[in-house]
Amino acid sequence: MNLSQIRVLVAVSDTGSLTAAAQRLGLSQSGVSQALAALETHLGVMLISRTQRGAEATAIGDEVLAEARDVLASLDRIKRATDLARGVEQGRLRLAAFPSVFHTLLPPLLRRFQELHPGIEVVTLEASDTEIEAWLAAGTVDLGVTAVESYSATQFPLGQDDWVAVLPSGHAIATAPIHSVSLARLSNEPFILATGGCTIHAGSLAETLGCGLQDVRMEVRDWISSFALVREGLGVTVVPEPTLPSDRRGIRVLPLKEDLHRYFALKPSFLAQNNPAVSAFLNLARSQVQMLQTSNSEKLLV
DNA sequence: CAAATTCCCGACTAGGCCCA
DNA sequence: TGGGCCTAGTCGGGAATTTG
Repeated sequence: MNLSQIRVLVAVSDTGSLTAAAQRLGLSQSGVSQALAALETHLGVMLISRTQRGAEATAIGDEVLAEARDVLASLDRIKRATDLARGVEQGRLRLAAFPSVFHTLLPPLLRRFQELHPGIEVVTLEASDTEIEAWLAAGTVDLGVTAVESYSATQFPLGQDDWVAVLPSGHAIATAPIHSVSLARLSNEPFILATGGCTIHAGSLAETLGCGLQDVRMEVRDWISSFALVREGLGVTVVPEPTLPSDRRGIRVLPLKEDLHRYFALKPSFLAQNNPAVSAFLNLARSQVQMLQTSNSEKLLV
C-alpha cells in the first residue's frame, strides 16, 4: 500500500468515476484502475463498487476513505510546515470579480499580493455576481468579490462605490443651476439601465427607494455602452462613480441627493477555507483596509 | 410500438517501456 | 529487477437510432 494508491482512492470517491479521477490526478484511466485494484488486492476487500454508471465506495470503502483523507490531510500539513521552514511559499489563488472591480479596487491589492507572495499563482476571472456566487458554491473559485447591501459575518469588507447620475449635456436637468439630483427625480426620465454584471444597479436602487424606474429604454451590461447611449441623448443613467469615463464630452455628471453606496465584499469558497493562499490574501486585504481607515480615507481601498 | 442494430462510455487485461 | 505507468485491444451495458 502506498500514497499514490490512497490518492487514487480518494480521487475516485470524490469524482465518482475512474476516468474523472484519472484526469484529476494526471494519470491514465488504466493507471487508476490498476492502482485501485492493487490497493483492494493488498487489503483483501472491495473498496469501490464499479458500475457502467460510475464508481462509488462500498461500506468498508467509506471507512477506509475516512482514514485515507486523514492521511492526505496530515501529508498536506507536513508539506506546508516544511515549505515554511525552507522559506518556500507556493500555491494558487482563483479570484473572481465583475469587470468594474478589476478596474478599480483590485489592481493595487493584486500588485501588493504578488510582491509579498511571488510563489503564489493568482488566476483572475471576470463574471457577473450571480455567476460568482455559483462558482463559490461549487468551489470553482477560491475567492469572489460580490456586491452587497450590507456586510455579513462570512464576508470581508473590501470597499464601496458612490452612485452618480449621468445625463446628456443638453438635458434640462443638466443645464439647470443645480449641484445634485435625486434618483427619484430621474426615475421618470427615459433611462439607460447599466448593470455592469451586478444585481445591484440603478433599477434595484430605485426599487429600494420605492419609486422604480418608469421608462427603461435600454438595458446594457457594459458601463461604457451606457455612456455612449447617454451621449447620444437616448436617456439618463446612474452608475458607480469609479466607472465614469475620463472623456466626459457630451455628458454631465451630478452627485445623487440620496446617500447611495455599493459595498464590495470578499467571500471565500467553503472549499478554500484551509487554503493558505486565501488566508494570505484576506490578511493582506485586512491590513490594507485598516491602513486606509486609520488615514481617514472616506473609501476603503479606492 | 417493439425488436434489432449501432454508438458511446467506462472498465479491465496484456504487453511493453522507463527508471531507480 | 521490480514497480509504476502507458498504449492497444477487448468487453459489457445503456442510450439512441433504425427497421419491420
